[in-house]
Amino acid sequence: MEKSIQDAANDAQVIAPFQSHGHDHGQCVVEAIAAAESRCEKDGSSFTPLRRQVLELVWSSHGPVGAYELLEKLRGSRRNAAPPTVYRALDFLMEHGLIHRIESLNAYVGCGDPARLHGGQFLICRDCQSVAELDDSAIDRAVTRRADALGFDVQQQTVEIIGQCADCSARGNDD
Amino acid sequence: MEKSIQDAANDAQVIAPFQSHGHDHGQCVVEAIAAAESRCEKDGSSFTPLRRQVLELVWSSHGPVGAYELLEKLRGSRRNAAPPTVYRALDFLMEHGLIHRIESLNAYVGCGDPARLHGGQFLICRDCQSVAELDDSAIDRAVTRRADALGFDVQQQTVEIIGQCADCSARGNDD
DNA sequence: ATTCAGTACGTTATAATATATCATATGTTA
DNA sequence: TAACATATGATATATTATAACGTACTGAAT
Repeated sequence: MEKSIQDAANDAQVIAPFQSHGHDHGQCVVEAIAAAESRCEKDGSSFTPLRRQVLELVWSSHGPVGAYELLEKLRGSRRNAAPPTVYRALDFLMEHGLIHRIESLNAYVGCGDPARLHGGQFLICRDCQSVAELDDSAIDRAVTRRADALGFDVQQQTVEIIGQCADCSARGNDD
Repeated sequence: MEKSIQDAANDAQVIAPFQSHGHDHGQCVVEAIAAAESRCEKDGSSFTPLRRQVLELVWSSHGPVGAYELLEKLRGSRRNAAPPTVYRALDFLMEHGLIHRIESLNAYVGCGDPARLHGGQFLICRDCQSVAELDDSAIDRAVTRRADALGFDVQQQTVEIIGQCADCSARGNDD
């Protein structure tokens, strides 16, 4: 018997699955902010209004968001926001594991589980721009094994898989 | 009995291992150009002097090279080279599998086996900037399995592992 | 040989992404 | 309250990449 997509998505190694079109996204944001507060409190670092606001903007979708896109939105409420305003907030959020950077897109995405420390493994849908975040031990092991065999000491993994998510396949977006 | 690093490096799934400090690099370049000629002939595409020159510059080391670094070197012989000169050549070389782009570094590296079509899996040494290129089926399988379980159709893998290579570990570069 | 289409490259300008630097404000600690 | 660290404001600039248009070359069809 084959595992359903839902089962696979519930697997602990899927940190954040692809979200259904009509899910309660407000709840996602609320949870992300709560997790961030808790994480910052634990770290003894200050989750300022600016940083909170940028994090909320990153979470405006489950897709990657560019720094200048964030800047524009930020300017809605902070007329004089400048690139460093955004980049400093992004740096803070990354240092504290609240967001990840998608290298292949020069963009940023909210972390689905800031409580747990982990590197980045992402499935990125070309069509709907949604991102699923993984912490797949099989991928990690395969990488580590090969690295070990070559005497290479792994410090940081970047795994970014571009393709088409199940929903978009079903919808027949073949572009 | 443990496999030696050399055995692991000779494994077919290691497309290009880390090179010893004193290897005959001229030979690497010669081979890369020969492979490129053969690949372009097969593709019916024209391996022009400019493209050859840019490929040679990419192969000036086994590390990733930035586009503007290439541009500067290119200007040694082509006074009026401009960004598009380099980027067009890089695009061509990528389309024909002669180089890979390292997303996490905005840089380019020669492909160790242009004859064989493959995505990008790279080990990148923070200290010596050397890159080892892999086509590790275990990594590929682990990715594919998880993607399949989620109904995700993989189109492009980006696997970039940052760390320290065996030589640099041995040399005790702990920076 | 001439026209034509496609390809490659030159040239200028500009877009998109990211950082450096110094000034100002705020908050914490001694 | 002085001293220090942290956070943000503000201006300038660095780095990476593409757009747009023009010219020259190439090779096939007429």
